[in-house]
Amino acid sequence: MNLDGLFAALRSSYDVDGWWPSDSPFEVMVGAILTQQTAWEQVERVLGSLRAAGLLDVEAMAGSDPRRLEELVRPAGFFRQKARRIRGLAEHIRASHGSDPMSLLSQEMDAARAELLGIDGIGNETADAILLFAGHRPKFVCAVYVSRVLSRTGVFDSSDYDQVQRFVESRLPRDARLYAELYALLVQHARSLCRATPACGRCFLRDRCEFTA
DNA sequence: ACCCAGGTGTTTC
DNA sequence: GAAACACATGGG
Repeated sequence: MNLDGLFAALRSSYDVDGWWPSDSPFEVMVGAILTQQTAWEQVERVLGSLRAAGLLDVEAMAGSDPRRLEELVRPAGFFRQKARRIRGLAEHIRASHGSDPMSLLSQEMDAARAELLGIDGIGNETADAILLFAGHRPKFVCAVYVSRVLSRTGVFDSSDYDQVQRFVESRLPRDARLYAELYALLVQHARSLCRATPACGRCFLRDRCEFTA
């Protein structure tokens, strides 16, 4: 299977509408940190609490009480480090960009990405998710799920982040909406894959595996 | 009682 | 450099 074929097949199977809802770029940034190794339902709960507390705002977040923030973040797991990192992100945007996230995200893409990667708690995937979903910049997000699906469908077999990213980006038009759509489709499909063993690279059944006991 | 979730940073061979 | 580990709650 090639990338275009997979893309077409996924399009007929899943819905991408409302994949990453948000009212602001800063909300996407906060959500991107919260969702690390965490189910989205928990992220929505925490985002709701933060919104109610008026903390989905760069300056309010930067000046928030650390202990109180931890309690609000708790349901999303890793709550101490996530609370500290979200607050650190807000402090950075306040100090370096006049509290305007778009000032960071609108730079030349490599510069924006490098700056994001320099912030504690933001790695490859989170940086790219922020560029794509908050900045609407054409950067493809290579979640573990993405390489898993590409590998099992025989489209591209590598677990190296930059390699997978270059593969996808080199085969599609540089279009943020296209990247966002494909990412959402791949993640949804990954959830239906067999997880019986990490070694199973063939079976697409979630609960019962025809290849491993 | 397990395993997993829309990763990242640090430590260790 | 690649592994292994810590981070932590909540749902199936």
